[in-house]
Amino acid sequence: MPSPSLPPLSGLRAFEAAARLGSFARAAAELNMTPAAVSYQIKQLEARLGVVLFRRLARRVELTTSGDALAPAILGAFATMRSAIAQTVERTQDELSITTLPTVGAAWLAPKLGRFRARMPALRVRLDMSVPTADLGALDFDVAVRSGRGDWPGLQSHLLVPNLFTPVCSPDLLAEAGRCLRGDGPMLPLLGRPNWWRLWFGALGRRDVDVDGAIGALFGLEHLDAAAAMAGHGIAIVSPVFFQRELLAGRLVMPVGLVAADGRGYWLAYPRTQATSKKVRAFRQWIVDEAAADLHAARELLAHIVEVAPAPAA
DNA sequence: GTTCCGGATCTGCGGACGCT
DNA sequence: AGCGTCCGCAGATCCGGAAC
Repeated sequence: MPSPSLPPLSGLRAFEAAARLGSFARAAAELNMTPAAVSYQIKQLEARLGVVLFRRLARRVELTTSGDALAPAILGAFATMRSAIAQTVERTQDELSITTLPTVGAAWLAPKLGRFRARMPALRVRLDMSVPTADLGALDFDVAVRSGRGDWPGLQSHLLVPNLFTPVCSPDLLAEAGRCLRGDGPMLPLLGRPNWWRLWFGALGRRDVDVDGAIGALFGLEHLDAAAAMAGHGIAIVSPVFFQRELLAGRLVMPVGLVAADGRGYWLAYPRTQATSKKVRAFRQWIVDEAAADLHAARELLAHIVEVAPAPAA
């Protein structure tokens, strides 16, 4: 025998509240409806089921035998739904999902996140460093740290650090790398993005360099370029803000004191609908402060920034 | 406290249209 | 062809007020 279709949820909702509270008026107050609307919903439900669920008495209502038989199942079902919804909301509020570029995540964000966790110990943090997508809005995340101009539709953006790049190498290669980059010595293998190299050489006044011919390896990830440079395998072009610890510890050095900026930047972005979320507000406050502190600490490293024209769009 | 009534507002559905 | 979005319309839903 086919099971009958369910009556409208609005009617069941009114029945559940009225049965639990023993009053249409109190049910209406709880449901933000008028007593007339509750009465109408229950009358519709009774008509749909073909049974009378409440006895209307002077200034009160009580369940009929049919209503009394139906009530435990309906009250139990609504209690299950309330519990499931509460658990879902709690789980969402307890976890902050961050999507970020691999280099920003590995070299900059991950070493800092312990301080954020100490500030918000009840919040679990999930860091996603999968390959970036052009459509940020299609991703499921609470906040994103991405490179660009901060003009993603539907997203609120805050500039964290400007997009800066400069050559770095191991201390053993310092003198030789300096001569190479100024054109006074043999070319060493270049590591990192060719377009950053072209812009940087342009800022140095050397537009003659055959960058493509000098690229030694293309890892596609800045922190791998930096690792190869630390191992002495060439000169990497990286964002110095993200490799401050390596620079301050002397594991990486800047052979030429010239830092290029292309007008782009690394941004914190999140859906505008999340702007009032407590966890997003807390993370925004923390990460903006962290970025400002890093820029302040890097002021010595970044004393010689040269703005260069960004590469034309492909 | 509940029901009834008239009027206002909201919702859901089907069709048209555009995009992939 | 399949899917999503927009729009107009009909019916559902709700409210305020009055009566019981």
